[in-house]
Amino acid sequence: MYIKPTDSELEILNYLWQAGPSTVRAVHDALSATKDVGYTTTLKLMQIMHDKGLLYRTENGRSHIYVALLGQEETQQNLLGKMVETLFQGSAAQMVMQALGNHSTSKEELDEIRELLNNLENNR
Amino acid sequence: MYIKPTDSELEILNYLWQAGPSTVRAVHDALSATKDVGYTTTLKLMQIMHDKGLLYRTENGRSHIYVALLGQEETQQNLLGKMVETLFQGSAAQMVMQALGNHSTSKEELDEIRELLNNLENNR
DNA sequence: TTGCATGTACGATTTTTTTCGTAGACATTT
DNA sequence: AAATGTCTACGAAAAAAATCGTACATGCAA
Repeated sequence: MYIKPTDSELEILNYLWQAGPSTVRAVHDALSATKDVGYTTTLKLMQIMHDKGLLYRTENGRSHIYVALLGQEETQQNLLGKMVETLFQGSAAQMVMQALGNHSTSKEELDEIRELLNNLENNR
Repeated sequence: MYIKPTDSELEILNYLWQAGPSTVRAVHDALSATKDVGYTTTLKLMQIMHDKGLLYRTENGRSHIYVALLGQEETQQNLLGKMVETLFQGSAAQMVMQALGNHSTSKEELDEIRELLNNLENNR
């Protein structure tokens, strides 16, 4: 069964998805830019994530290099799906409307979505 | 500052949004249909939510009737917004694409979204 | 009026998540 | 060689969530 990452874990995953394989130091420096947290806290979290199988790690001299084992899209998909189920009664369309209605989206993005809609309808 | 309801709290809110003002019994019966949980657990949760100001309640004879104090749309908006930020780097469009790409959405719904897109573009 | 069903209250426990201090290993600098 | 900096490991505590047992009140049926 799929294990939902906690919010803190998600922050770490996010960084790893962007930056690729990284040391605890790199992750921590990034996180601590926006958040007040101690180094060993980040370290421990990553160790736990490793235990849970969320991260792979390899030795690199005295330090470790971590890699996310969950794919970004896969995880987005999972969490999004869960949200559609629990918060929007399973209607992705309804969620989409809410999302578009209240976030500023550029013309280009809207066009892109329109195109996607067309494709979806054609491949029906 | 806005307080994020926990998953369990969300389940309760969901029911209350659908059913309107309800007793603990009603909520619990609904929840326990899909989930294995004791009555006093639900009761306690709702009491805590009341303490937190998430629910209003009024006496009704021997029992209490609870009402959600958070609006459904407001809450959807909040959680959705948070997800867009943390999981999709702030791009609602990207989230929309993921959502539509992987959930089955009917032609009618797609049309509805298309219409929304048009409106958004016109009111720019 | 006795007993059962159904409420709330509330303390206590368990589980999960987050946080951090301390210790020890090992380079590097002085 | 001693001091300093930077790692990991790990235990433990704190905080947040979820769960449930027990006590007690009250309505209703036998």
